[in-house]
Amino acid sequence: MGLKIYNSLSRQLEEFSPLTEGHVSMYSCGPTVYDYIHIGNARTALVTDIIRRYLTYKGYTVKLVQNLTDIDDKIIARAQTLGTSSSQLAHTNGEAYFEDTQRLGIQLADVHPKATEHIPEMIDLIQTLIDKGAAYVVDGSVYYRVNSFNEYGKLSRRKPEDLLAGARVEVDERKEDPRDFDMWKAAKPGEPYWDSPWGPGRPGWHIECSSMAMKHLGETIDIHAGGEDLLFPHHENEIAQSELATGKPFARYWVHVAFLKIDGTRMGKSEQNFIFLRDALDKYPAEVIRHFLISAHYRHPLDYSLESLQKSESALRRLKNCLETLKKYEEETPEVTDGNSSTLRDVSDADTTLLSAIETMQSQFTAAMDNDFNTAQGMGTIFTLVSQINRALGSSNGISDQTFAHAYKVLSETCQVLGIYTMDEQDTAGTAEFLNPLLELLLEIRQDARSQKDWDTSDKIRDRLKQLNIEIQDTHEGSTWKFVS
RNA sequence: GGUGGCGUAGCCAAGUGGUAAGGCACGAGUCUGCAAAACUCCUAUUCGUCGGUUCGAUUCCGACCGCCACCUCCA
Repeated sequence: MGLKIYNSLSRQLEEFSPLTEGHVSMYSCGPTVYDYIHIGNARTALVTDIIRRYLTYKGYTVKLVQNLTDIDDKIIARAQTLGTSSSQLAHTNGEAYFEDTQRLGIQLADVHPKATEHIPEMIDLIQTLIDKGAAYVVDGSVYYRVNSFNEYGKLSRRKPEDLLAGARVEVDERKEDPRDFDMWKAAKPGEPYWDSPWGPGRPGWHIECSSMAMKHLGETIDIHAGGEDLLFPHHENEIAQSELATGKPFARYWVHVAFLKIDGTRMGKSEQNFIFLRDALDKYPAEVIRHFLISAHYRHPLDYSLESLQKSESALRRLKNCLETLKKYEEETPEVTDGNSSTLRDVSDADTTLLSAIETMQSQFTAAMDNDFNTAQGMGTIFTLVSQINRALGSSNGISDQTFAHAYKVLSETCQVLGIYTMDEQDTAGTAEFLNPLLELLLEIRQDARSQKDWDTSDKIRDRLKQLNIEIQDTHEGSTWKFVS
């Protein structure tokens, strides 16, 4: 309850209520698969993922559909330079897309429709629009007649005059109106094509999303998300096509994600200043990249830099240390409750204080996320609790194990909504199991040396392991080791 | 030219008509044989500039300066 979403259509924060109670239908514009995706693309995919996770956390049943544009001019052009087929290129990059996003911890959508698998639906939709007088055929191509939809421009707030004024657009003489856009493109020689009532060709970009969204989610969907660059013309055209065809609202909440910038300007494929997500993932753990990408509100631009990633890495380490310390209580608590009943009662003042801090965090986190998915603010509430827990952990003034176990449960669940605490662990687990006995032995030898104040041997072991990226830490309870990168 | 947005400490970044969340870095401590790690504490009389409205503005209005984006394929 209480979720507010900024709707680009009304340009206001609106109370969210789905069309069907308890269920949310969501469509997110996916990639055009002519290349790997870059971090900027990942930002939109990640925001979509987090919106979905949060809605699920709030108890909604979410159906998320994200398309793959697997036929388009760029794919054709790229395939030609690479000497491969469009379909092969699209397939390869489509697979790469799933691989990359999953590495980032983005969960698969419920449906990932591909444009090339929905040609009949698109033809139907185009035909409907022709029948309604909203489209016309020229030389085997079909254009949408913008003039036939009098609400055209309602999303981007652009008046016809404005659109024509700047007019850097090449005017296609065959169009009735420069604003008209193609829904079906007649195939040129050598291009891939599908048969249609208007001749061989391929669908335009906008019609893909209209028909795939409606096929999988119905004529009116709750949330439609995408990058802010898609607001015009892509989303405007989707509305024009869909609403004229059905006479119903196409999407109820339009969510637009701001750009990721690099050196102050937009990261974009045409700008040639992008960084592939997979390259970033090779250098930084997924949580770090996630943390960075949601460290600002999704409607504000965010500047990519190595420095920012390093900050995220440090911040996350603080979170993780806290969580890992807490986790021990969670593992031990069941045993404790088995035999000893003493820890079950006697809630001390310190317990109460921490317990209420946990509750405060929960309600503040929810409030932050309810406020148009304010992840930056939500993160703040998490870190506030981390400080409180750390202090409690250090003070050892009679806080029960159960309280800490509870803290672990709540904190980790909250982090999972943002996806910043769940991943990895397993990749090093296998080797750790093998190395464990060996390291134990080394630590034992080192401990013997230390008790005899043989610092040379002790330090030698520590230094040499350090060279192998294994770090030793001496604590009051003995020495521990871990991998460092 | 049209449209939208942004400017908060060294850096990143929330936020509100009533006196500035959080993170990183820095500094000071705790711990330690030393270290590392970890933890604690400290860090903006001030929110681009200048005006206006108000008892009171960083928050509302206006002007100006600077930056970004969309209007063309791009998440």
